Amino acid sequence: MVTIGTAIGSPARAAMLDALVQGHPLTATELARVARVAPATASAHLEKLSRAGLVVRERHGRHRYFRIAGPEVADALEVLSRLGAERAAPRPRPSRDLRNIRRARLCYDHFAGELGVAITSAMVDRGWLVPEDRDFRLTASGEEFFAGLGIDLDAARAKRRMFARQCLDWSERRPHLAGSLGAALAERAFDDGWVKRTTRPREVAITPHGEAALKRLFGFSLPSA
Amino acid sequence: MVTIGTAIGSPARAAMLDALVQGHPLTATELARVARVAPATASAHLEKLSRAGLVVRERHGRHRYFRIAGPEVADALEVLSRLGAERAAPRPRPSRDLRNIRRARLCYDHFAGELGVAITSAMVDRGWLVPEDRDFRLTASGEEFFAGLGIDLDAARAKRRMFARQCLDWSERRPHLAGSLGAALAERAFDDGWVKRTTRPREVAITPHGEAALKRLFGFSLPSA
DNA sequence: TGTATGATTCGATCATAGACAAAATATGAG
DNA sequence: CTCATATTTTGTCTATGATCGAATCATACA
Repeated sequence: MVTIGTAIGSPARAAMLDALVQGHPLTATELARVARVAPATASAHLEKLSRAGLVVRERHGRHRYFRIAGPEVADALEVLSRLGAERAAPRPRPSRDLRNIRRARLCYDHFAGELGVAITSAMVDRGWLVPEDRDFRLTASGEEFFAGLGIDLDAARAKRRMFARQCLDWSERRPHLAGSLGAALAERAFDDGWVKRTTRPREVAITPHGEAALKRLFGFSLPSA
Repeated sequence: MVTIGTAIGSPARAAMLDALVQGHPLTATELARVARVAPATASAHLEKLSRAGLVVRERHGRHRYFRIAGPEVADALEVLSRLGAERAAPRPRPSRDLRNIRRARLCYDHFAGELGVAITSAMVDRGWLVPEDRDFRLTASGEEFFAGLGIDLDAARAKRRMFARQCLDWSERRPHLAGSLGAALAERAFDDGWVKRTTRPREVAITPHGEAALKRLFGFSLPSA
């Protein structure tokens, strides 16, 4: 317990963990930038986190990625950060549809959490996306679907980042759609008023309009409250 | 989150929290002994824990007691220590009646957790114990009950410690029987094979024999699994 | 009111964690 | 094979945390 405490008891390491709990594996240099330290320092921190069993190295392609060691670690960090938030703020005033909000999170710029997983699996079920290695392949019918939403696929493909990445969601333990395609979908959802941001950093609330759209497009609705 | 991490990321403070999470309020000197540091050092640590919102001071009589600030803190520490245990041991191999075990804990030398609370409230319901200030008063019928179990009340009373203390259980948020009377009861339970220790420090498992005894003596049984 | 005990503050010392620069080392790409 | 980039190692410096002894403060009890 002491080792875990010391592991997260440093601004740099806490920043790294905070970035990693969102699901993306990140490289040492990216984490160095997140924590605002030199690469050498980041490496030392990551070594410590790794030895504490909180993160694991994962070699993939030419980069070495770091990710949270497992769901139980993510859960523990969640508990900790919530405890810290409670102590900081007087009262987080329980909103009436809090559970709905919790289920809809952003992972940087695309949907994660229960919402992200539900959307992704719906698209897989319909044959619009096919899981392939660490990415999704967009099928012909999938292209139609995105085009029908008014999403510019060529623009999304033109970006330098990955197009349709699989991103593992720790709380759901299932992948959701990331990459520029996932970001474009989320952008569309914001523009059309399906979801809106809440006061919390990465949480979003689904609007009534959004619930209808989910039902129409993907054939599911997240049970409210 | 950083403050919480640094707060528990010290052997001395971790030892203090570990002692406090068992429910007993403890004085600064007692905590100094637990953490094996000088009183002055302990005072500094407690100041830090207090500012982090993990413990609270409580003046009571001539002493100043420290206790865990609230149930959510105890829960968080529980999660952390469990995470640490998992990392340390290869696999805690989920035992089939794990939930039963979780419910039966020891608080130093007497029963706490769901079992402790259930036993205590059963004895209160039957008029054997009467809550009084911070203690319990043992009634005449209560004396009969304990004597019927073969517990030497005079010996228990003769000890220098408190006789029948109320001890607040964080997870249950209700008091359970502590003091030399609570310890004598737990000792009896071990001797008669109602409960046995598990591999975890303060956890106990209820034996089939113990389940029958609980039903017979107190009229309840903890629903298993 | 005085005194003893427990608790905290103060001041000083010591150890170490955290930081970076520079160099060494790996790993793909060409 | 060589080069470029990413990462880790090494060495060193600084800042901060942990510790204790002594002094001060508070409180209950005589």
